[in-house]
Amino acid sequence: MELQLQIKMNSKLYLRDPDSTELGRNIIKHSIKLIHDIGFEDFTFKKLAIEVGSTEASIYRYFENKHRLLTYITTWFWTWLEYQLIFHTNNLKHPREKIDIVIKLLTFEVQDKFIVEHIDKSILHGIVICEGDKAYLTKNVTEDNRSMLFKPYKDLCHRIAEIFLELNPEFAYPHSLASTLIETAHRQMYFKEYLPRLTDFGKSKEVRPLVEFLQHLVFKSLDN
Amino acid sequence: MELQLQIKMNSKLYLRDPDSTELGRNIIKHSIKLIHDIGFEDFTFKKLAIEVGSTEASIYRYFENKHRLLTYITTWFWTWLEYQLIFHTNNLKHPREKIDIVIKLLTFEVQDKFIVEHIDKSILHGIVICEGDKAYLTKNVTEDNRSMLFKPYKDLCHRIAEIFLELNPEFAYPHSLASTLIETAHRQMYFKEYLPRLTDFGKSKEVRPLVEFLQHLVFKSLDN
DNA sequence: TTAAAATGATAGTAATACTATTATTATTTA
DNA sequence: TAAATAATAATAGTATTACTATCATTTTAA
Repeated sequence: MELQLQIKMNSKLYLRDPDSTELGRNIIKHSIKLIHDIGFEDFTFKKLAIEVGSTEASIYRYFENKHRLLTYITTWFWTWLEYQLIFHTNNLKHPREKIDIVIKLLTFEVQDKFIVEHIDKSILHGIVICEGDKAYLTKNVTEDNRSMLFKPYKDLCHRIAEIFLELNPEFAYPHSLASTLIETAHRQMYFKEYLPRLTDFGKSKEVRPLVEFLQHLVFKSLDN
Repeated sequence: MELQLQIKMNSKLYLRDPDSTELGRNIIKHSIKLIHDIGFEDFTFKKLAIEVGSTEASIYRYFENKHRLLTYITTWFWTWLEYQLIFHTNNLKHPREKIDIVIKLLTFEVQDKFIVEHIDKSILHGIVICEGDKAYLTKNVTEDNRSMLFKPYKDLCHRIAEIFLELNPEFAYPHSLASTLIETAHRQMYFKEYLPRLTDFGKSKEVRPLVEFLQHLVFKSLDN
């Protein structure tokens, strides 16, 4: 069973809603592929236009600049991840099981239950790992934050924090632990691939040790 | 008591050693100030040249591009931090005390024992928090890593990992916990300032709760 | 003191990050 | 079905960025 999914995004993320037109969806589709292939620094609207088979000017009608586009796709990812989290923890009683799901979602070990035909979520996950932090590591953070651009990230963080509190209602740092878990999952995956000496996982494709590290980190921290 | 300090950097980081000339030191000094003021994205060699009172061409004789310069200054920071760590843990017996020093160093709570007249370490710390990750989050990671550009970061990480193993020789993830601690300290400081809902620290200047969170995270994790 | 090295001044190029204009093609609505 | 409206394509243009090159001048080192 798979569910059709359309995510409604904050309208401040775009000039014209990319989800409303064929061209818009193509922009999203090809930008994910292109950013993954050449990296966000080398990514330009000119190159994207060529991939899409359109023009630079047309892309500028959808997004103010490439940074907004990055924020759009990473934010889309956080929203989708929260959906997945809700779906997969729906029938679970024990917070321990829910936390296991959170960790497996962050390490992409869970079967995706939603279809979005123009978005390759596996490649998107790769972008979030490599480039995702650049969405908020700018001089515009405060302004972007005021425009609620990071709300989906915060919502996800808050939802995870609430699960932590189910397990240990006395725990003093549920949000910090949640954001640390999200960031650490991604950063350790990045290190594992590119700077393995910063981890203890070796370079194999095996994600098991990372999952165990994250479980250890979270459960020990929540223990009292 | 303060110690004069000169850090020898990997020569692949620069074209001409900025530490060997007045102009070079000025480039470092003003780039730290300028990156802090306008952010790495808006930072250009042209603007830097104006600040320094020199020319674009002269700066290009020292650094291949602005990304190399960022890698230079962040790497310098990691080297300096390792020196501080060695210095401040020198006479300590118990690994718990050493870990406390690590956390205080990462949150900039320790008195700096070294003088480097042209480097403002407090501003540099701010840059490492906001921009530091961009040094390795690029398509050049692998190549830069092969050139050993990230060795000081890895050395620091390894040294912290060894302290963890002193406390718990059975611990399976010393390097991952060390890199997680470093990254988390900085990221939580960033969140605290710009996206406080991702933390439990509020927006006050008080670093105490962050320090306690990090202590909790590390000590619980190392507990057996 | 002279040679060598470093810097400054200036110029130039290709690419980036846009904005503007107009023609053409779809889509909506009367 | 025609007319109006909206979206896109094609094209052009500008300021800035990210460099490279050249040569004169100043500083430093042998």
